Amino acid sequence: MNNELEQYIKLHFGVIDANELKTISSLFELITIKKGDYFIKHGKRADKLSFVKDGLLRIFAQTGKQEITQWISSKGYFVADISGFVFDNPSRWNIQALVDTQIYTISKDKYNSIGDFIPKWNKVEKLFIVRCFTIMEDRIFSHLSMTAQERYILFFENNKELFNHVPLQYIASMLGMTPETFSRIRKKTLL
Amino acid sequence: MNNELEQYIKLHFGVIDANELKTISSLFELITIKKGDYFIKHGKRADKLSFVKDGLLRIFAQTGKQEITQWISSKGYFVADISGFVFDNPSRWNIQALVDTQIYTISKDKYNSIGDFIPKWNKVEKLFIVRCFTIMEDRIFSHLSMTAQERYILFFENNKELFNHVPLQYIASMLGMTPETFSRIRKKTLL
DNA sequence: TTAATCTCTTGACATTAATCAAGCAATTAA
DNA sequence: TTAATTGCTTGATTAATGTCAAGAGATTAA
Repeated sequence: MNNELEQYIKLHFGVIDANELKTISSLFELITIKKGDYFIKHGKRADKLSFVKDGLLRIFAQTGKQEITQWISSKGYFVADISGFVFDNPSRWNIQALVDTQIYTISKDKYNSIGDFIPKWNKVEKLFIVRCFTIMEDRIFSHLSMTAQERYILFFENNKELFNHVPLQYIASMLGMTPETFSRIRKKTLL
Repeated sequence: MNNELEQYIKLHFGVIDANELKTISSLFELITIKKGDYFIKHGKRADKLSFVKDGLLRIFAQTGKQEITQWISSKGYFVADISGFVFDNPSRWNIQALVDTQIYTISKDKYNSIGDFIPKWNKVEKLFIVRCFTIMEDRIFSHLSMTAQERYILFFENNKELFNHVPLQYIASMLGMTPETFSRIRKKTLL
């Protein structure tokens, strides 16, 4: 169906046969989420998994009166409320489009069928999740061992492109600091 | 081989047939790690996975001159350098016994053979890792949205027993604060 | 176009947490 | 038993970060 999606799948899930890739990608559907609209709402069913073809999605939660941004997904990233997708729990997160965003999306049922015709899939999938897990480990470690400025620099080095396209307050939140602190660090860091 | 281990596996990996459980648990070996000794050392091969039968293991890393405790595993917990176990990377962590500790341990090769005689294993395993992943999500969220005191209270409520057996400085580190801050919070929190 | 809204920045100030230094138990080693 | 060592606490101080308030510039809506 779509070569671009096949690339993303290959990127995240590793080497799979070209025909298989084609079959998998054909299970996805291309949809558009308008700026401000939600892919997934907190507390609702979240049985979808997606890859961002173009645009930006913000994953966040509400605590009291403030919103905490957990992550921002851009082109090529995969997006889901994993707990909802795997366990049918109500979504832990809100996932909202920051700009008009195109995503390749797949339902849980279709996704689970992949294992039926690609035996290897379960293993491949596990490797993918383990990689996600180690990213989370690193992220926690950054909060245990680094200052706000150090987290800023590390994130900036690896995600320069985001800074031009995303409201900085959201990046501040996902790095665990206020917009004011973020702004001051930015000023003194001069990158 | 061992009913206790079977309980742990069941606890972490969900419902599996009793015979299968028996088979799986027979692949594990019971070993003892003396206080201060290492289960896994940073940078070394880490192709083992274990369950703590009794005792305490501290997972930590060195940054400059300070040690950052990532986690403390007590009775019933599973322990591994996941990235090393799955991808054969050098270990990201040191894992050291805080007291004489008994663990049920399995090599990567034996572990991987489980899937051969229990077809369901790959799926079960995935669910386990996803659960670990959501725990990490929560932990990150706690650093984005909570103060040191709030993290302290949350952790204390869920891990009271640890406080009597583990040097508090390690708990402080794994909650992302200094021992001094931890001590002061403890004093004013009076739990 | 004008008004309203967002977003970022800045300043003044308050709070939180880290650092440094000392001391006191408790534990371990000699 | 005495002497180290370790782990925890406390005080004084400094540094980092948060809060509140205001303003400037850009964007959006009327």
